[in-house]
Amino acid sequence: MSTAFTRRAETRQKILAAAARLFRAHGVDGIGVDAVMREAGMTHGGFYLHFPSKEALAAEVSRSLLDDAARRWEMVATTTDRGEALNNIVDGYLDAEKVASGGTCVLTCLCNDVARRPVAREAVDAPLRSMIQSLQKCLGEQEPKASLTALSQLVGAVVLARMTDDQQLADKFLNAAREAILSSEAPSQIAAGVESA
Amino acid sequence: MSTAFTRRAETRQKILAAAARLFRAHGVDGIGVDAVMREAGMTHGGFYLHFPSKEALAAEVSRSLLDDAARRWEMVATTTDRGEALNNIVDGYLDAEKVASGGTCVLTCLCNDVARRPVAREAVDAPLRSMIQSLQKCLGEQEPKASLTALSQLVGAVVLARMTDDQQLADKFLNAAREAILSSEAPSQIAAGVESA
DNA sequence: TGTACATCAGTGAACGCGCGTTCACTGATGTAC
DNA sequence: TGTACATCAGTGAACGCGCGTTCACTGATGTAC
Repeated sequence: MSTAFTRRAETRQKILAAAARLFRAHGVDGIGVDAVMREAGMTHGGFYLHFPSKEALAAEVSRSLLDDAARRWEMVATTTDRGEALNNIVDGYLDAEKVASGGTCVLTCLCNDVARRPVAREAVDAPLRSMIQSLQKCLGEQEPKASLTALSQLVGAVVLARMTDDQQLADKFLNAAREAILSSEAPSQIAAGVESA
Repeated sequence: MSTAFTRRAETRQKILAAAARLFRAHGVDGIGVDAVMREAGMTHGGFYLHFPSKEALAAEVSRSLLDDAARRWEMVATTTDRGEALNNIVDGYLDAEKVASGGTCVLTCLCNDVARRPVAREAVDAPLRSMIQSLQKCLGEQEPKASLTALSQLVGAVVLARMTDDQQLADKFLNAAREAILSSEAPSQIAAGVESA
Protein backbone atom coordinates (compact mmCIF):
# COMPACT_ATOMS: atom_id res chain seq x y z
CA MET A 1 0.00 0.00 0.00
CA SER A 2 1.14 3.57 -0.72
CA THR A 3 1.12 6.33 1.83
CA ALA A 4 0.36 9.77 0.43
CA PHE A 5 4.04 10.54 0.45
CA THR A 6 5.17 7.55 -1.58
CA ARG A 7 2.26 7.96 -4.00
CA ARG A 8 3.36 11.52 -4.68
CA ALA A 9 6.96 10.40 -5.12
CA GLU A 10 5.89 7.59 -7.43
CA THR A 11 3.98 10.01 -9.63
CA ARG A 12 7.02 12.26 -9.80
CA GLN A 13 9.06 9.29 -10.93
CA LYS A 14 6.46 8.41 -13.55
CA ILE A 15 6.64 11.97 -14.92
CA LEU A 16 10.45 11.87 -14.95
CA ALA A 17 10.43 8.53 -16.77
CA ALA A 18 7.89 9.72 -19.34
CA ALA A 19 9.82 12.94 -19.93
CA ALA A 20 13.07 11.02 -20.26
CA ARG A 21 11.57 8.84 -22.98
CA LEU A 22 10.06 11.74 -24.94
CA PHE A 23 12.84 14.30 -24.47
CA ARG A 24 15.47 11.83 -25.60
CA ALA A 25 13.51 11.03 -28.74
CA HIS A 26 12.31 14.55 -29.68
CA GLY A 27 14.41 17.01 -27.70
CA VAL A 28 13.17 19.21 -24.87
CA ASP A 29 11.74 21.82 -27.25
CA GLY A 30 10.12 19.11 -29.36
CA ILE A 31 7.79 17.92 -26.59
CA GLY A 32 5.19 19.80 -24.57
CA VAL A 33 4.24 19.43 -20.92
CA ASP A 34 0.89 17.98 -21.90
CA ALA A 35 2.53 15.27 -24.01
CA VAL A 36 4.76 14.34 -21.07
CA MET A 37 1.80 14.11 -18.70
CA ARG A 38 -0.26 12.09 -21.17
CA GLU A 39 2.69 9.69 -21.56
CA ALA A 40 2.76 9.45 -17.76
CA GLY A 41 -0.97 8.64 -17.75
CA MET A 42 -2.27 11.91 -16.34
CA THR A 43 -3.65 15.28 -17.40
CA HIS A 44 -1.31 18.22 -17.76
CA GLY A 45 -2.69 20.39 -14.93
CA GLY A 46 -1.08 18.29 -12.22
CA PHE A 47 2.39 18.78 -13.56
CA TYR A 48 3.10 21.88 -11.48
CA LEU A 49 2.49 19.94 -8.27
CA HIS A 50 5.74 18.12 -9.04
CA PHE A 51 7.94 20.57 -10.92
CA PRO A 52 8.06 24.36 -10.87
CA SER A 53 8.53 24.62 -14.63
CA LYS A 54 9.29 22.71 -17.79
CA GLU A 55 12.88 23.96 -17.61
CA ALA A 56 13.22 22.46 -14.13
CA LEU A 57 11.90 19.16 -15.49
CA ALA A 58 14.46 19.24 -18.30
CA ALA A 59 17.26 19.74 -15.78
CA GLU A 60 15.93 16.98 -13.52
CA VAL A 61 15.61 14.53 -16.40
CA SER A 62 19.18 15.26 -17.45
CA ARG A 63 20.52 14.86 -13.93
CA SER A 64 18.55 11.72 -13.22
CA LEU A 65 19.47 9.95 -16.46
CA LEU A 66 23.14 10.81 -16.15
CA ASP A 67 23.11 9.83 -12.47
CA ASP A 68 21.92 6.38 -13.48
CA ALA A 69 24.78 6.07 -15.95
CA ALA A 70 27.30 7.36 -13.40
CA ARG A 71 26.13 4.89 -10.78
CA ARG A 72 26.39 2.03 -13.23
CA TRP A 73 29.91 3.01 -14.24
CA GLU A 74 31.01 3.40 -10.64
CA MET A 75 29.60 0.01 -9.74
CA VAL A 76 31.33 -1.64 -12.69
CA ALA A 77 34.61 0.17 -12.02
CA THR A 78 34.75 -0.85 -8.37
CA THR A 79 33.49 -4.42 -8.54
CA THR A 80 35.11 -6.00 -11.58
CA ASP A 81 38.75 -6.02 -12.57
CA ARG A 82 40.14 -3.19 -14.65
CA GLY A 83 40.25 -4.62 -18.13
CA GLU A 84 36.86 -6.25 -17.85
CA ALA A 85 35.34 -3.08 -16.39
CA LEU A 86 36.62 -0.99 -19.30
CA ASN A 87 35.25 -3.55 -21.73
CA ASN A 88 31.88 -3.49 -20.01
CA ILE A 89 31.62 0.29 -19.99
CA VAL A 90 32.80 0.77 -23.56
CA ASP A 91 30.61 -1.98 -24.99
CA GLY A 92 27.62 -0.66 -23.06
CA TYR A 93 28.20 2.83 -24.39
CA LEU A 94 28.84 1.93 -28.01
CA ASP A 95 25.96 -0.52 -28.32
CA ALA A 96 24.74 -0.29 -31.94
CA GLU A 97 21.19 -1.26 -30.98
CA LYS A 98 20.98 1.50 -28.40
CA VAL A 99 22.18 3.96 -31.02
CA ALA A 100 19.60 2.74 -33.53
CA SER A 101 16.76 2.92 -31.01
CA GLY A 102 17.78 6.33 -29.71
CA GLY A 103 18.31 5.15 -26.16
CA THR A 104 21.80 6.54 -25.84
CA CYS A 105 23.52 8.50 -23.09
CA VAL A 106 22.36 12.00 -22.14
CA LEU A 107 25.80 13.23 -23.19
CA THR A 108 24.94 12.24 -26.75
CA CYS A 109 21.16 12.49 -27.17
CA LEU A 110 20.50 15.59 -25.07
CA CYS A 111 23.88 17.27 -25.40
CA ASN A 112 22.59 20.36 -27.21
CA ASP A 113 19.64 20.76 -24.89
CA VAL A 114 21.92 20.53 -21.87
CA ALA A 115 24.60 22.79 -23.34
CA ARG A 116 22.05 25.55 -23.97
CA ARG A 117 20.49 25.41 -20.50
CA PRO A 118 22.62 26.68 -17.60
CA VAL A 119 20.41 24.93 -15.04
CA ALA A 120 20.70 21.61 -16.86
CA ARG A 121 24.45 22.08 -17.30
CA GLU A 122 24.84 22.47 -13.57
CA ALA A 123 22.58 19.50 -12.85
CA VAL A 124 24.77 17.32 -15.03
CA ASP A 125 28.06 18.38 -13.52
CA ALA A 126 28.34 15.90 -10.64
CA PRO A 127 27.49 12.70 -12.57
CA LEU A 128 29.77 13.81 -15.42
CA ARG A 129 32.71 14.13 -13.03
CA SER A 130 31.86 10.81 -11.47
CA MET A 131 31.91 9.16 -14.89
CA ILE A 132 35.33 10.64 -15.63
CA GLN A 133 36.63 9.24 -12.35
CA SER A 134 35.22 5.79 -12.99
CA LEU A 135 36.76 5.77 -16.45
CA GLN A 136 40.11 6.83 -15.04
CA LYS A 137 39.91 3.98 -12.54
CA CYS A 138 39.39 1.51 -15.37
CA LEU A 139 42.25 2.96 -17.39
CA GLY A 140 44.71 2.39 -14.58
CA GLU A 141 47.98 4.21 -14.27
CA GLN A 142 47.65 6.39 -17.34
CA GLU A 143 47.81 10.16 -17.23
CA PRO A 144 44.62 11.82 -15.96
CA LYS A 145 43.81 13.11 -19.42
CA ALA A 146 43.37 9.52 -20.63
CA SER A 147 39.84 9.44 -19.18
CA LEU A 148 39.00 12.71 -20.94
CA THR A 149 40.09 11.50 -24.35
CA ALA A 150 38.34 8.17 -23.79
CA LEU A 151 35.09 9.90 -22.86
CA SER A 152 35.38 12.26 -25.85
CA GLN A 153 35.96 9.27 -28.06
CA LEU A 154 32.85 7.52 -26.71
CA VAL A 155 30.62 10.59 -26.96
CA GLY A 156 31.88 11.64 -30.39
CA ALA A 157 31.47 8.19 -31.89
CA VAL A 158 27.86 7.88 -30.70
CA VAL A 159 27.01 11.44 -31.77
CA LEU A 160 28.40 10.78 -35.24
CA ALA A 161 26.80 7.35 -35.49
CA ARG A 162 23.43 8.95 -34.66
CA MET A 163 23.93 11.62 -37.29
CA THR A 164 24.73 9.43 -40.27
CA ASP A 165 22.12 7.73 -42.40
CA ASP A 166 24.50 4.97 -43.40
CA GLN A 167 24.27 2.08 -40.97
CA GLN A 168 27.67 0.77 -42.05
CA LEU A 169 29.41 4.09 -41.45
CA ALA A 170 27.68 4.34 -38.08
CA ASP A 171 29.01 0.92 -37.13
CA LYS A 172 32.47 1.92 -38.27
CA PHE A 173 32.44 4.93 -35.94
CA LEU A 174 31.42 2.70 -33.05
CA ASN A 175 33.89 -0.08 -33.80
CA ALA A 176 36.78 2.29 -34.42
CA ALA A 177 36.13 4.02 -31.09
CA ARG A 178 35.87 0.69 -29.33
CA GLU A 179 39.22 -0.50 -30.64
CA ALA A 180 40.88 2.85 -30.02
CA ILE A 181 39.87 2.91 -26.37
CA LEU A 182 40.37 -0.77 -25.56
CA SER A 183 43.82 -0.78 -27.13
CA SER A 184 44.75 2.51 -25.50
CA GLU A 185 46.62 0.71 -22.74
CA ALA A 186 48.65 -1.33 -25.18
CA PRO A 187 50.50 1.55 -26.93
CA SER A 188 51.44 3.10 -23.61
CA GLN A 189 52.83 -0.26 -22.50
CA ILE A 190 54.74 -0.56 -25.77
CA ALA A 191 56.04 2.95 -25.31
CA ALA A 192 57.04 2.09 -21.74
CA GLY A 193 58.73 -1.05 -23.05
CA VAL A 194 60.63 0.96 -25.65
CA GLU A 195 61.68 3.42 -22.98
CA SER A 196 62.92 0.74 -20.58
CA ALA A 197 64.71 -1.19 -23.34
CA MET B 1 23.76 46.37 -59.58
CA SER B 2 21.62 43.30 -58.84
CA THR B 3 19.51 41.56 -61.40
CA ALA B 4 16.28 40.09 -60.10
CA PHE B 5 17.92 36.72 -60.03
CA THR B 6 20.89 37.67 -57.91
CA ARG B 7 18.72 39.74 -55.55
CA ARG B 8 16.56 36.71 -54.93
CA ALA B 9 19.63 34.56 -54.38
CA GLU B 10 21.12 37.16 -52.05
CA THR B 11 17.97 37.20 -49.94
CA ARG B 12 18.05 33.44 -49.75
CA GLN B 13 21.62 33.64 -48.50
CA LYS B 14 20.64 36.27 -45.92
CA ILE B 15 17.90 33.97 -44.63
CA LEU B 16 20.30 31.03 -44.49
CA ALA B 17 22.88 33.10 -42.61
CA ALA B 18 20.31 34.41 -40.13
CA ALA B 19 18.94 30.92 -39.55
CA ALA B 20 22.44 29.54 -39.10
CA ARG B 21 23.17 32.09 -36.37
CA LEU B 22 19.90 31.53 -34.51
CA PHE B 23 19.59 27.74 -34.95
CA ARG B 24 23.13 27.21 -33.71
CA ALA B 25 22.45 29.28 -30.62
CA HIS B 26 18.95 28.08 -29.75
CA GLY B 27 18.34 24.90 -31.70
CA VAL B 28 15.91 24.49 -34.60
CA ASP B 29 12.91 24.05 -32.29
CA GLY B 30 13.99 27.02 -30.20
CA ILE B 31 13.58 29.54 -33.01
CA GLY B 32 10.56 30.41 -35.12
CA VAL B 33 10.37 31.34 -38.79
CA ASP B 34 9.43 34.90 -37.89
CA ALA B 35 12.52 35.31 -35.69
CA VAL B 36 14.70 34.08 -38.56
CA MET B 37 13.13 36.53 -41.00
CA ARG B 38 13.39 39.42 -38.55
CA GLU B 39 17.09 38.58 -38.06
CA ALA B 40 17.44 38.61 -41.85
CA GLY B 41 15.77 42.04 -41.94
CA MET B 42 12.43 41.06 -43.43
CA THR B 43 8.91 40.09 -42.47
CA HIS B 44 8.01 36.46 -42.08
CA GLY B 45 5.54 36.16 -44.96
CA GLY B 46 8.24 36.16 -47.61
CA PHE B 47 9.94 33.10 -46.17
CA TYR B 48 8.00 30.64 -48.31
CA LEU B 49 9.23 32.29 -51.46
CA HIS B 50 12.64 30.84 -50.61
CA PHE B 51 12.00 27.61 -48.70
CA PRO B 52 9.09 25.19 -48.82
CA SER B 53 9.07 24.70 -45.04
CA LYS B 54 10.97 25.32 -41.84
CA GLU B 55 12.17 21.72 -41.94
CA ALA B 56 13.67 22.32 -45.38
CA LEU B 57 15.42 25.40 -44.01
CA ALA B 58 16.86 23.39 -41.13
CA ALA B 59 18.23 20.82 -43.58
CA GLU B 60 19.68 23.53 -45.85
CA VAL B 61 21.32 25.32 -42.94
CA SER B 62 22.92 22.06 -41.82
CA ARG B 63 24.13 21.22 -45.28
CA SER B 64 25.43 24.69 -46.02
CA LEU B 65 27.31 25.09 -42.73
CA LEU B 66 28.90 21.66 -42.96
CA ASP B 67 29.73 22.23 -46.62
CA ASP B 68 31.70 25.32 -45.59
CA ALA B 69 33.64 23.28 -43.06
CA ALA B 70 34.22 20.46 -45.53
CA ARG B 71 35.51 22.87 -48.18
CA ARG B 72 37.88 24.47 -45.69
CA TRP B 73 39.23 21.08 -44.60
CA GLU B 74 39.70 19.94 -48.17
CA MET B 75 41.54 23.11 -49.07
CA VAL B 76 43.80 22.81 -46.04
CA ALA B 77 44.41 19.11 -46.63
CA THR B 78 45.38 19.56 -50.26
CA THR B 79 47.42 22.77 -50.10
CA THR B 80 49.59 22.49 -46.98
CA ASP B 81 51.82 19.65 -45.91
CA ARG B 82 50.40 16.84 -43.85
CA GLY B 83 51.51 17.69 -40.33
CA GLU B 84 50.70 21.36 -40.68
CA ALA B 85 47.31 20.59 -42.21
CA LEU B 86 46.37 18.32 -39.31
CA ASN B 87 47.47 21.02 -36.87
CA ASN B 88 45.40 23.61 -38.67
CA ILE B 89 42.27 21.50 -38.76
CA VAL B 90 42.52 20.31 -35.18
CA ASP B 91 43.30 23.76 -33.75
CA GLY B 92 40.48 25.28 -35.76
CA TYR B 93 38.04 22.69 -34.49
CA LEU B 94 39.05 22.77 -30.85
CA ASP B 95 39.21 26.58 -30.58
CA ALA B 96 38.20 27.43 -27.00
CA GLU B 97 36.79 30.81 -28.01
CA LYS B 98 34.57 29.26 -30.65
CA VAL B 99 33.29 26.83 -28.02
CA ALA B 100 32.61 29.65 -25.56
CA SER B 101 30.80 31.75 -28.15
CA GLY B 102 28.75 28.83 -29.46
CA GLY B 103 30.10 29.07 -32.99
CA THR B 104 31.17 25.47 -33.25
CA CYS B 105 30.75 22.88 -35.99
CA VAL B 106 27.30 21.62 -36.99
CA LEU B 107 28.42 18.17 -35.88
CA THR B 108 28.56 19.49 -32.32
CA CYS B 109 26.06 22.34 -32.01
CA LEU B 110 23.25 20.94 -34.14
CA CYS B 111 24.00 17.24 -33.77
CA ASN B 112 20.72 16.37 -32.04
CA ASP B 113 18.65 18.44 -34.43
CA VAL B 114 20.31 16.74 -37.39
CA ALA B 115 20.14 13.25 -35.88
CA ARG B 116 16.37 13.58 -35.35
CA ARG B 117 15.61 14.86 -38.86
CA PRO B 118 16.00 12.35 -41.71
CA VAL B 119 16.10 15.14 -44.31
CA ALA B 120 18.86 16.98 -42.44
CA ARG B 121 20.76 13.72 -41.91
CA GLU B 122 20.80 13.13 -45.63
CA ALA B 123 21.79 16.74 -46.36
CA VAL B 124 24.78 16.37 -44.10
CA ASP B 125 25.99 13.09 -45.54
CA ALA B 126 28.20 14.38 -48.39
CA PRO B 127 30.16 17.02 -46.43
CA LEU B 128 30.61 14.57 -43.56
CA ARG B 129 32.22 12.03 -45.87
CA SER B 130 34.35 14.73 -47.42
CA MET B 131 35.60 15.74 -43.97
CA ILE B 132 36.51 12.15 -43.17
CA GLN B 133 38.50 11.93 -46.39
CA SER B 134 40.34 15.18 -45.74
CA LEU B 135 41.20 14.01 -42.25
CA GLN B 136 42.47 10.72 -43.57
CA LYS B 137 44.65 12.59 -46.04
CA CYS B 138 46.22 14.56 -43.18
CA LEU B 139 46.76 11.43 -41.12
CA GLY B 140 48.81 9.80 -43.86
CA GLU B 141 49.39 6.11 -44.12
CA GLN B 142 47.42 5.05 -41.09
CA GLU B 143 44.53 2.61 -41.24
CA PRO B 144 41.29 4.09 -42.61
CA LYS B 145 39.70 3.99 -39.18
CA ALA B 146 42.20 6.57 -37.94
CA SER B 147 40.15 9.38 -39.47
CA LEU B 148 37.00 8.05 -37.79
CA THR B 149 38.53 7.98 -34.32
CA ALA B 150 40.10 11.40 -34.88
CA LEU B 151 36.75 12.89 -35.93
CA SER B 152 35.00 11.24 -32.97
CA GLN B 153 37.66 12.66 -30.69
CA LEU B 154 37.15 16.17 -32.11
CA VAL B 155 33.36 16.03 -31.96
CA GLY B 156 33.23 14.44 -28.51
CA ALA B 157 35.64 16.92 -26.97
CA VAL B 158 33.70 19.92 -28.25
CA VAL B 159 30.35 18.42 -27.25
CA LEU B 160 31.64 17.78 -23.74
CA ALA B 161 33.35 21.16 -23.46
CA ARG B 162 30.05 22.81 -24.41
CA MET B 163 28.17 20.81 -21.80
CA THR B 164 30.31 21.56 -18.78
CA ASP B 165 29.99 24.72 -16.69
CA ASP B 166 33.62 24.54 -15.60
CA GLN B 167 35.82 26.47 -18.01
CA GLN B 168 38.91 24.60 -16.83
CA LEU B 169 37.37 21.19 -17.42
CA ALA B 170 36.18 22.36 -20.83
CA ASP B 171 39.74 23.39 -21.72
CA LYS B 172 41.05 20.05 -20.50
CA PHE B 173 38.70 18.22 -22.85
CA LEU B 174 39.91 20.34 -25.76
CA ASN B 175 43.61 20.11 -24.91
CA ALA B 176 43.49 16.39 -24.24
CA ALA B 177 41.82 15.79 -27.59
CA ARG B 178 44.33 18.02 -29.32
CA GLU B 179 47.28 16.12 -27.91
CA ALA B 180 45.69 12.75 -28.52
CA ILE B 181 45.12 13.46 -32.21
CA LEU B 182 48.33 15.33 -32.95
CA SER B 183 50.44 12.64 -31.30
CA SER B 184 48.47 9.86 -32.98
CA GLU B 185 51.08 9.47 -35.70
CA ALA B 186 53.95 9.18 -33.23
CA PRO B 187 52.81 5.95 -31.50
CA SER B 188 52.19 4.22 -34.81
CA GLN B 189 55.68 5.22 -35.93
CA ILE B 190 57.10 3.94 -32.66
CA ALA B 191 55.14 0.74 -33.08
CA ALA B 192 56.44 0.40 -36.64
CA GLY B 193 59.95 1.02 -35.34
CA VAL B 194 59.53 -1.63 -32.68
CA GLU B 195 58.20 -4.08 -35.24
CA SER B 196 61.08 -3.52 -37.67
CA ALA B 197 63.69 -3.64 -34.89
C1' DT C 1 13.58 58.16 -74.55
C1' DG C 2 8.94 57.56 -72.76
C1' DT C 3 4.89 55.22 -71.65
C1' DA C 4 1.99 50.95 -70.50
C1' DC C 5 2.03 46.70 -68.88
C1' DA C 6 3.91 42.29 -66.72
C1' DT C 7 6.61 40.22 -63.34
C1' DC C 8 7.66 39.03 -58.88
C1' DA C 9 10.09 39.82 -54.20
C1' DG C 10 8.49 41.19 -50.06
C1' DT C 11 4.45 42.82 -46.77
C1' DG C 12 1.46 42.06 -43.04
C1' DA C 13 -3.03 40.38 -41.58
C1' DA C 14 -5.12 36.16 -40.79
C1' DC C 15 -5.76 30.84 -40.22
C1' DG C 16 -5.96 27.03 -36.79
C1' DC C 17 -3.25 25.09 -33.45
C1' DG C 18 -0.39 23.90 -29.53
C1' DC C 19 2.45 25.94 -26.14
C1' DG C 20 3.57 26.86 -20.74
C1' DT C 21 1.18 28.10 -16.92
C1' DT C 22 -2.84 29.08 -13.65
C1' DC C 23 -6.72 27.97 -11.03
C1' DA C 24 -11.30 26.68 -9.27
C1' DC C 25 -12.78 22.37 -8.56
C1' DT C 26 -13.29 17.06 -7.58
C1' DG C 27 -12.85 13.18 -5.11
C1' DA C 28 -10.05 9.93 -2.77
C1' DT C 29 -7.30 9.34 1.38
C1' DG C 30 -5.97 10.55 6.18
C1' DT C 31 -7.16 12.40 10.85
C1' DA C 32 -9.96 13.69 15.07
C1' DC C 33 -13.23 12.57 18.19
C1' DT D 1 -16.35 1.35 14.67
C1' DG D 2 -18.61 5.45 12.70
C1' DT D 3 -19.08 10.07 11.44
C1' DA D 4 -17.34 14.90 10.21
C1' DC D 5 -13.84 17.36 8.66
C1' DA D 6 -9.10 18.43 6.65
C1' DT D 7 -5.72 17.42 3.37
C1' DC D 8 -4.03 17.20 -1.04
C1' DA D 9 -3.06 14.71 -5.65
C1' DG D 10 -5.00 15.09 -9.85
C1' DT D 11 -8.66 17.25 -13.27
C1' DG D 12 -9.79 20.01 -17.08
C1' DA D 13 -11.16 24.59 -18.65
C1' DA D 14 -9.07 28.81 -19.42
C1' DC D 15 -5.25 32.55 -19.93
C1' DG D 16 -2.25 35.01 -23.32
C1' DC D 17 1.02 33.98 -26.55
C1' DG D 18 3.81 32.38 -30.37
C1' DC D 19 4.01 28.84 -33.73
C1' DG D 20 4.10 27.32 -39.11
C1' DT D 21 1.78 28.44 -43.02
C1' DT D 22 -1.37 31.00 -46.39
C1' DC D 23 -2.79 34.72 -49.13
C1' DA D 24 -4.50 39.11 -51.02
C1' DC D 25 -1.99 42.90 -51.70
C1' DT D 26 1.95 46.54 -52.61
C1' DG D 27 5.39 48.55 -54.98
C1' DA D 28 9.75 48.27 -57.14
C1' DT D 29 12.06 46.37 -61.19
C1' DG D 30 12.10 44.50 -65.98
C1' DT D 31 10.09 44.31 -70.73
C1' DA D 32 7.57 45.72 -75.09
C1' DC D 33 6.63 48.95 -78.26
